[in-house]
Amino acid sequence: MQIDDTDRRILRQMMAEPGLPSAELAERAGVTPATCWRRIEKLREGGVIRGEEALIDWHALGWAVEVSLRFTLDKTNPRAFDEFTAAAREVPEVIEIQSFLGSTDMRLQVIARDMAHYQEIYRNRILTLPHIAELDALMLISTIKSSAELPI
Amino acid sequence: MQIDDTDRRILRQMMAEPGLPSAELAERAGVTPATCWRRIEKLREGGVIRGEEALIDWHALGWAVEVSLRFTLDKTNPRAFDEFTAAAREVPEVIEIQSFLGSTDMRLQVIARDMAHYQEIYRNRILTLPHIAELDALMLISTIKSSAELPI
DNA sequence: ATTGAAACTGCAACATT
DNA sequence: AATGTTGCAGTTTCAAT
Repeated sequence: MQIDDTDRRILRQMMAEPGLPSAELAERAGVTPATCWRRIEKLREGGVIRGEEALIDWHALGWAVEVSLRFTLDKTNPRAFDEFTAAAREVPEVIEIQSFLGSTDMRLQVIARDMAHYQEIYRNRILTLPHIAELDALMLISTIKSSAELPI
Repeated sequence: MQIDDTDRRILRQMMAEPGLPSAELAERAGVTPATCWRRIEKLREGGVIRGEEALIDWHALGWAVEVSLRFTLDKTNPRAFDEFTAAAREVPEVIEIQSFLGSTDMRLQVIARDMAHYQEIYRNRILTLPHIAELDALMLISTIKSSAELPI
């Protein structure tokens, strides 16, 4: 999609301070509220803004364990990717799925209430995913979203 | 923080359909708008809802390259973690920073306009980060957020 | 780009359970 | 102590100009 400097200012502002009142967002981007609104509408239609998201702190909710799992799949089956992804989507504790080019094929981010709970998910929901050839796990300590000056 | 079923329904609804008008959110959660608002207020205060975020599709914006980088740090220096993290935060193209327990210490998610741009970032901003002992990179093909029935 | 009308939101006051 | 009701000023959305 085609983007100009005005769009860029709006996007940068939206990322820097999400939830800013739209009048103020418009002012900071240097446009009138109506223009700002129409621009955002087009950015949505164009797929640049895919939606909004409520940021949930799983730790504050009592989900103490977060794990990043890397998978190599058995690529002798050409449908391995699709079937693995479809199965992973069915596991509610899987909160992110990424696919890669290279030796590692997939990465899943998984949350659990505690270690016992994680063990259960791991054994019954993760190890049972189809087409796994190899897998290694990393316990997450913390996630930081870089909010420094954004590259657009 | 203490959460009851009403909070859970509100949170689930907020995650399932972010940006839903507040009156409708309340209705679907089975509470009146005022109650819904008060609950959300408390969830914010309690740190369970950390904020909202606009989901930007970097690919649609012309940022074609996304890479996941895993680092092992030189732990002979006890400040390796802090210094690495602080330096990584200064790189605008780094959009996520995670730290782990185990052999892999950190993971960075990096975006770039194209391969040439990525090369430049990689050489000048990534390899220059302090205390790197080892590092491997994975080219991202796609990210899927699991939106299946949420585990709360 | 500006105006303006209709709808919606955030928040408060007060009564209710 | 938490909930529901009502109310309203301010904001947002969106069409007409």
